[in-house]
Amino acid sequence: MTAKRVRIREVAERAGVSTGTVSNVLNHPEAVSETTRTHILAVMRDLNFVRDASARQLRVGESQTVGVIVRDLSNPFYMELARGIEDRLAQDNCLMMVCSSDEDPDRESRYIRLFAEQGVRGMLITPFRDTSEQIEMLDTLHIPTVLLDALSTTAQSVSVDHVDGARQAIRHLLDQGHRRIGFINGPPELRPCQERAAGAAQAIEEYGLDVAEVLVTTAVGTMSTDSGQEGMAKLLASGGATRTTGLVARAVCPVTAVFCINDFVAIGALRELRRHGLVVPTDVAVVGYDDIIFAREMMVPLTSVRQPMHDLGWTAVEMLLTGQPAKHVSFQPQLIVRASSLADQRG
Amino acid sequence: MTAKRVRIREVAERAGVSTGTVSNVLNHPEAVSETTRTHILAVMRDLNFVRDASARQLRVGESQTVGVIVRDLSNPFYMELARGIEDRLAQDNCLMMVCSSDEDPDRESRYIRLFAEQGVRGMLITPFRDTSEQIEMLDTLHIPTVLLDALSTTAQSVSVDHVDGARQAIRHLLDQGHRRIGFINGPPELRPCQERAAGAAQAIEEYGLDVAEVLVTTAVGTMSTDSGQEGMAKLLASGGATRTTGLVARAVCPVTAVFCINDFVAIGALRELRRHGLVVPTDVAVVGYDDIIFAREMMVPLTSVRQPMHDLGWTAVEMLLTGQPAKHVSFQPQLIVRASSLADQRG
DNA sequence: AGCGCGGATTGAAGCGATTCAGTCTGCCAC
DNA sequence: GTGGCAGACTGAATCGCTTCAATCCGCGCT
Repeated sequence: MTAKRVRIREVAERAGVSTGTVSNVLNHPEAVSETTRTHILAVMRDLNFVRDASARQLRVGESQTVGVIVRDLSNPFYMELARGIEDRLAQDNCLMMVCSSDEDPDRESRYIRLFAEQGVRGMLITPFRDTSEQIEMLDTLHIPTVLLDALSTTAQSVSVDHVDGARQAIRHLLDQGHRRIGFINGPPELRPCQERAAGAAQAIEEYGLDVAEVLVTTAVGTMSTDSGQEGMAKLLASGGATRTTGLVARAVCPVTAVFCINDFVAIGALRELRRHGLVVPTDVAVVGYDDIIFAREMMVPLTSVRQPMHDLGWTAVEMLLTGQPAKHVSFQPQLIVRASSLADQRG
Repeated sequence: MTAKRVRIREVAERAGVSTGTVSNVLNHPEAVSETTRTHILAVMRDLNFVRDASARQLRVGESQTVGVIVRDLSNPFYMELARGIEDRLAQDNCLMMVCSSDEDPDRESRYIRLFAEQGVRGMLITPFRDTSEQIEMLDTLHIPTVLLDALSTTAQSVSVDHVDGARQAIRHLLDQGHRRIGFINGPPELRPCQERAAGAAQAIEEYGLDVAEVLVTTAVGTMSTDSGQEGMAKLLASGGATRTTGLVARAVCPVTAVFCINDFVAIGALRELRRHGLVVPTDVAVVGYDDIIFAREMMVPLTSVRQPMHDLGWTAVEMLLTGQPAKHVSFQPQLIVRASSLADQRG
C-alpha cells in the first residue's frame, strides 16, 4: 500500500541522477545519453511513475485538453462529430472534455468558464445564438475557439453548406422528372432552415422553372417524426380529393415528391403517406436530410443528404491546434440516393 | 491587449489585501468579512479573473474531472449513458473527458494512463475483456474506478440485468401464445449474449415448457442489420416449404415469433421476413433489444427491451464521487411493447 | 601538456493557488 | 488599566514539474 504517487524526485534518487535529467527523458529525450535514458525509463517502470499533468501544466502553461460544447450529447447527430474531434485530438495526445449546453445560456457560460479555468488548449462550441460576447471574453483570455456548424465573423468556424445540400436534393428530384415538389421545412427562424429553403429555390431556378409553381412549402415547429407526419398531412390536405385506382382508394397527392428538412421529419412523412395508401417511391418520392444511420435501414431506404460530420470535427480541431489562418471552412454535403427517390428502380 | 492571465496576486494588490484573503474568498468565504469579500469579488470581475485549476489541483491534489472510456463514441447506444454521466457530474461542477477504446487494448491503456496523468477524480470504463490488471494499477494509484455494463469482482461496477431483460421478452411472447420462438443471438462468447440466452431459457422453464422444443436458436457473428437478415434467413431455411395462402405464395415460417439480440439485428430480421412476404406481427412477432430511438419510429413499431442507460451513467458517477460501499449495482431493464409483437392489435 | 569544445548533467528558481502558523485589532470583562 | 479572546487578515512555504545557466567531463588538436 504505497500511500503517495511517485514523484519525479523519487525516480531521480533511485536512478542516481538529478530531477532535471529525469524531466529531460520525458521532454527532451534526445538530450539524454542512451544509457541513462534507458536506465531511467526502467526505473520509472519499476516505480510505476505517472507524471503529474497539473504540475506540468502549471509550469509550461499548456494543457492537453480541449473543451467541447454541443447542444445535446444524447443527440446521435453529434456522435460522429465527437468522433471526428476525438480522432484528430488523439494524434496530439490530447483529450476532450464534452458537455451539453441544452441551449441554455447559463449552462453554456458556466461550462465556458470551467473550461477556461482548466486551461484548455481551445474550445469547440456549437452555438445556438449569437455568442460573439462570449467569444470576445475567450479572446482576451487567449483561448482559441472554433464554432461548429456556424458561420461567424468574429471567430473561426466550420460548417456544412446547407444551401448546396438542399440544391443537390432538389436537383436530384427534378432530374427524376418531378415538377411538383413538397418541402417540409423546420422552424423558419433557424439559419439552416433558411439556407436549405434558399438552396431548394436556387435549384429550381437553375432549371429555368418557376419556384412558386414547383415548390409547395410547409413548415413545422419541431424536427420530430410527429411534426413530419403533421407536415405531410398538411401537404396532402392542400391537395384535396381522393381517387380510386384499380381496387384501392388513394388520396390524390398534390406533389410527386417531398423534400424533408431532416430524416426524422422524413420518417414521419413516410408514415403519413403510408397511412393514406400512397407508395414510396412509386406515388411519391421522399428525400431527407442528415443521413442518420437508420436512413439506409428503413423498409424503403431513404435518400438523404449526408453531412461530413467526422471531417467537420477533425478540421475544427486542426484549426484549433495549428492556429490556421482560415477564418471559416465550409464543407460540401453529399446526396446519398436510395430507393425512396428512385421511381424507376422499384420492384 | 492584456498579455497574461490575471493571477490571484493582481487581484490581491488591486484590492489592497493579501493573496491569502483572496484565496479565502474562493475557498472559505465564511472566513472573510462581508465588506472585503464583496470588494474582492468586484475586483475579480473588473479584472476578469479566472482561477487556474492546474495550480489549485497541484496544491490540493484533487481535480474536477472524470475520465470516461466507452467502446465507440459514435455508437448511439452510449449517448444516453454519456448524458447520464454528464448530468450527475454537473451537480458537482465536474467535467468529463470521454474517449473511445475501439476495443483496442493499447488505446485503452493509453487513455487510462493519460487520465491518470491528468489526475482525474475517477474513471468510468466500459471494458471489453478482463481488465482486472488495469484496475489493479489504478488501485495502486488510488484512482477510483467504476466499470460500466460489466460485472467485476475486483472493482465497482454497474450493469443492466441481461437475464431479466431476455426473460421479460420471452415471457411476453409466451403470454401472446407463441410456442415456437426463434432466437437470433449474437456472438456466444460475449457475456451479455450468454446471459440473454440464459434468461430466455429461464422464462420458458418458468412456464413449465420444454426449452428445446420452444426455442430455436441461431447465432450471428456481428450485431448488424445484415447479420440479422442472415440470421432470419437461416431460421426460415430451417423451416422448409412454401405455402400458398389465398393469392400469395408465402414461406412457411418455422416459428411464430423471433427474439433478436438487438434492434439492429431485429431490423435485419424484419427485412428478411418482408422479403418472404411474411407480415409482422400477424405471421411473425418480433422483439428487439436496446430500444434504440428508431425502434418506435419504424413502419411497424418495434417491441424492444429498454435499458436505463441514463440511470446507469448517473449511478456510476454517484458511486465514484461518494465512494459508495456498494460493489455492484444492477439495473432492471424494461420491456417496451409495441405493434411488432401484438398480434391482436393489428388493423 | 594544455586548451577548447560540445555533449551530458546538475540544481535551484519559479509557475499560481492554498494553507496555516502567526500577527493585528478591537472589544469586553474584571 | 490590563488581560484575554475571537475574528480578520497576512505571507511564506508548499505542491511536482520544467527550464536554463552553470558545471563537469572526455576527447581531439596544437
